[in-house]
Amino acid sequence: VAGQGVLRIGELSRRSGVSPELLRAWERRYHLLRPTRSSGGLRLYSLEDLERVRAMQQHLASGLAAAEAAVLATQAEGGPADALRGAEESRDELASALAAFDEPRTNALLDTLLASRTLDWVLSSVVLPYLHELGRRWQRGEASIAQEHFATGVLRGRLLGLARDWSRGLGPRVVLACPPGEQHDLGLIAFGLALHSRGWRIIYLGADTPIDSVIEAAEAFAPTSVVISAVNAEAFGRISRELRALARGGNVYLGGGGAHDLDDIGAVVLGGDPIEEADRLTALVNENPR
Amino acid sequence: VAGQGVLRIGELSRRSGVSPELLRAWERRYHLLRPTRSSGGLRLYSLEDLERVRAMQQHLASGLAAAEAAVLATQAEGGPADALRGAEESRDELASALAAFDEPRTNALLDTLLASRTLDWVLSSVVLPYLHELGRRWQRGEASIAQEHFATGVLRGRLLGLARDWSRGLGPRVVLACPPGEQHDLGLIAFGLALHSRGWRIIYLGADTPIDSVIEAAEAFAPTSVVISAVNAEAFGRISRELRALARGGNVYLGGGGAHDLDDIGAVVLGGDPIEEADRLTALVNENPR
Amino acid sequence: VAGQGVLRIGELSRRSGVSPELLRAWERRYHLLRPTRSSGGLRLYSLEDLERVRAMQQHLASGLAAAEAAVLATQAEGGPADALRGAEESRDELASALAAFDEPRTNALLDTLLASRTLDWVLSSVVLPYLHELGRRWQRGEASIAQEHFATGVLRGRLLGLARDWSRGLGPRVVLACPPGEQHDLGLIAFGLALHSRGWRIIYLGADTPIDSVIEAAEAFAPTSVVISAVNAEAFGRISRELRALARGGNVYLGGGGAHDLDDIGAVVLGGDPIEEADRLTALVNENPR
DNA sequence: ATAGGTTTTGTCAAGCTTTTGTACAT
DNA sequence: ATGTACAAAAGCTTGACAAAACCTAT
Repeated sequence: VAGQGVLRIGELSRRSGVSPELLRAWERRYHLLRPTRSSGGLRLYSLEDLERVRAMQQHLASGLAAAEAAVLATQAEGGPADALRGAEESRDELASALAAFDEPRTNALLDTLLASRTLDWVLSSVVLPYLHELGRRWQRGEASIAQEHFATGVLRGRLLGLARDWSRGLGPRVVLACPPGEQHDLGLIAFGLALHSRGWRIIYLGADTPIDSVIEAAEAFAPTSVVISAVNAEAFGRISRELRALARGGNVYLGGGGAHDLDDIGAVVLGGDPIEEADRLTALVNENPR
Repeated sequence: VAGQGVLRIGELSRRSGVSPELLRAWERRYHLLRPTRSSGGLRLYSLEDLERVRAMQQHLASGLAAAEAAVLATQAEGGPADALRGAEESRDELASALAAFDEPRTNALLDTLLASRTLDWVLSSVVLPYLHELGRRWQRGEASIAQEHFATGVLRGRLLGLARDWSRGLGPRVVLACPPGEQHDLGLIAFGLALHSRGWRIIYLGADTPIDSVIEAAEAFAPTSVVISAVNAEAFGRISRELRALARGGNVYLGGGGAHDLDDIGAVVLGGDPIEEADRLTALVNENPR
Repeated sequence: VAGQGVLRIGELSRRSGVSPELLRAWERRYHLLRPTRSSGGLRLYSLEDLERVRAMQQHLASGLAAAEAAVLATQAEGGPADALRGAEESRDELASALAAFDEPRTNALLDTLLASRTLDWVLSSVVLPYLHELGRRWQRGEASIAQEHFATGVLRGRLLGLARDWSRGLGPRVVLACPPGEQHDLGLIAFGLALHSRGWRIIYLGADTPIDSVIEAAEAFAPTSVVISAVNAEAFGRISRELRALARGGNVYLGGGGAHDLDDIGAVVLGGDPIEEADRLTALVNENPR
């Protein structure tokens, strides 16, 4: 979230070691800072502003002149250079921002990416690979649980923000849910976003959903498809009987790392990554509309 | 754990080390404290109030000025401040950034808005009202033409960026175009974006499109609807014959400020703002799919 | 990742150990360096320039004469000659994707190209040749108008996406516009992108701009140059008087297919393709900064 | 390499306003 | 307890200045 202005110019000066006069000159001449103003007209700076001043000082120390240093300092946060960055770099930066528990930086990065790329691309090239990598590291004990929680929380917030109004529209309806006991819903959200951008209307039930709720939603909305996703294969086993009943009533798909063929269920397994499978499901419906 | 009023001002002063006069000043000036009153009118503070005073002192000690320290101290407990800026403020800021020909600031603002709000909201509450206001100011001669061109260019770039791959998906297809001579396509782009987020597939022909092209596209794609938009009412008149032919072949809609009923055309007028009309068109198709 | 000019001559001298006078001499005599200029006329060097100076020093140390050393140093980076490979195929693929009104495929292709090639290359070897070919086919009646509109729209969206924040930076400012009645702005956008990657700051007014707006923008921004572009030669004729006035006030250039010498205008014609002319303009400003 | 002119940039000053802790009168 | 007053501290804007760094041309 955008940093609030809480520092007056004196404090910013004290913390950065740059005189107030000079700070004002930098603002006037290079637009290095854009403080908000108090009702009385005092400049109010945020902590991001402090970072920018520090960046400016770094560049000055490295020998650049003020004008050039200022441009670099303002660009650093998300300039055009970022826009064309490749997938791998972006992934690394996302990882480093989240590892540092730096939510503002994460959000800024996602902002730039989403501004210049498709949501599909951001999901399939950056966010989902990052999540896979995080999962692997966690299994090997290299990532802390706190870290995983933080990263998951920040990303869920962003993705759900993009998911606003995804139940609205014209396309076929789909119900999305994780079975009881399954907490990993990020892949499912990504899948929902990919489907929505392909025209689907999403009824999202989320993590750890009792199977009865899914059945109820399926009756209420008469969706074209129902997708259940779990990382944990057993989560499917525990509800196999209800799944079978559900599949008799309509198209049921199983996704996520734990998806596999269950005997006699009559559900289709979506084994690939969410974006691919969104394409596949869309193609299926296109060929065989019901 | 609702804090009961149990501390009088003298006791609060002793425990916090802040003089009674100053405590009253903080209450009056920053609403830091909201004590209840005894029957005799004495201020009664709770332990939460004491906490708040301590927080205030912390912030002061860290160098903040009183006004800002108070805001932080009151904010700490009551959830996160409403990071959501109002529509009007955003509009003003957009206007000021564009008036100053400040492209980076415009982009930064749009980034923040899009990150925290729906595209629908940003369009209908900020971008479109701004464009209307700009149009009015231009008519009254208050806005320069250069400004209008610049603003239009920047906004078109951003909106087209969001329009990426909007021809893909499952929903009904719609052809969008401005008639010959009509250059104002931003409203049409906004309309296209709103439709796309409701599931439609967009075939966008853009400003100043010969009516023959529209007919050609309509034949090639067999869209559910064709929407022609113009600010200038005469632009429709000049092509009334072709419009009539087009309307015989399928659903034709007229939008934009210049849209009005043309005799015997058989085209429906979309008179409202793009977002509303996107809802309407979607509802129409939902009720009467073809 | 085009190298931005951020080093002034003093810093370049310090980092390379070559005196400013000598650096200027090398630039004048051998065109070893092509710095952009700040609005005040200061030379701005990129990190690539530093590399070139170092290469020059290497060659000098190995005994070559200055002139030869400079040739080698400039050539070194002018990468492998396989630059032409793939251009034709890419062009064909672009043409076929756009002919099929297939926006996603177009975008995917451009993504791949931009990821593996420079923007300059993609513009001059693929996009601009495609546009020329499309224009020719359209003149011969082989391409439908709808197709041209669609293709133009998709490409404009992509190019404007790359143009984000192109008004920011350090280099000289340039105002870009098409005269009244002229709708073809893609070449101008490509030109702007090429200039921006060479350090220029772009003030983009776009298609169909009243000449008064251009004058206004020229007064407001005091740009180093103003470039007016039109495919249609008559578009220039209609505004010859204003162009003459504008040219008295500063450097005016005419570009696009319709550019030609107008008597006594005092404007320079940019006859070549946008990328070449971006090089030329940059060189001109270098030699004669004002 | 030098001379003569311009740009850049940190600093300072003058005159005025806002903020804020404390004091005092009712 | 309340309300008003006050003065020191901190800010704001405008304008100017001088040293350092650059520019062109000879």
